[in-house]
Amino acid sequence: MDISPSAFVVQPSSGVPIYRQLIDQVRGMIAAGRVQPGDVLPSVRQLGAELEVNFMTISKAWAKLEAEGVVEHDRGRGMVVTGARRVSLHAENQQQVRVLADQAVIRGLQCGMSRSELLGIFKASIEEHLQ
Amino acid sequence: MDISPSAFVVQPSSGVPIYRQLIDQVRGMIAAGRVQPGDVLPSVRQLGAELEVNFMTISKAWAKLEAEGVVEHDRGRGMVVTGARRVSLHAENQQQVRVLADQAVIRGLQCGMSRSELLGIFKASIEEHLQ
DNA sequence: GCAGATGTATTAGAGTAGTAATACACAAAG
DNA sequence: CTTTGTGTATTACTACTCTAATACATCTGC
Repeated sequence: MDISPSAFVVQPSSGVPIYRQLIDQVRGMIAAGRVQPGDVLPSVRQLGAELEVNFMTISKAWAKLEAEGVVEHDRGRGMVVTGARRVSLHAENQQQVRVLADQAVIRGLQCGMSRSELLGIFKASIEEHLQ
Repeated sequence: MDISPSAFVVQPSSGVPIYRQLIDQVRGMIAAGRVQPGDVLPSVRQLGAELEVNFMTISKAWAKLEAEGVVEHDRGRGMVVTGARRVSLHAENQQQVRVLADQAVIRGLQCGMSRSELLGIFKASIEEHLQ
């Protein structure tokens, strides 16, 4: 029910903001099914102490996830993983992926790439990342 | 032979850095065939005056394009569009598009999207941007 | 109500990216 | 050689992002 602080790892000097690393890890856990609706994220102070990071940085990550609807703030308890709005959440995710896809497509077309060439690049990327 | 300064338009308050807008426009012109190898970009001062932007900002854009091999610095003359290395340039472009594609794919997979779902999003993006 | 847990608002500091001002180096044309 | 045209190096200013320190508000259980 409670997600262990040790499930998180951050690299402060990686160039990727810590709060963003945390957001991605939570999203990844949910996508992988390792976290279920109703599970509770570690408290900002507990995880901050574990990772040796200021707890406001954790708070920022949790707040972003709440804004996305991924978790809900249950006062006095913590951040609880949402499960109710799977569909609308999925629509938001599709929108975000679409924005990223657009960037790649626009760049490719600007460089004179063809429809099939772009599709080939996308397919190669998908195959590689499907483990 | 000389590219007119009026061919450029920038929106300083768009959030996209001015120098990046200029880079994209030059790449777009070349991809569209409106600019040929041997053509000369407007001088940094001339274009800066036209766009009401500091000429060092123009210089930064031109320098980035030179680093990419898109143009060459012909001393005393200006920035001349390159044409010799079409093939290797294309390889670099493919690499850049691939990086952008990876970002979209990784994000989609993190959200639990399937192979066919991702492909659908990419196809939709391509069709929309092929005018 | 008090103690202890939660996250938050406000503010500040460091670092970085974008833009700009100045002075400079080099080349072509007269 | 001087003038006028290129782009560049250096430096500084501004805005924004990320992180952090402090003080605060709310809720639960006693």
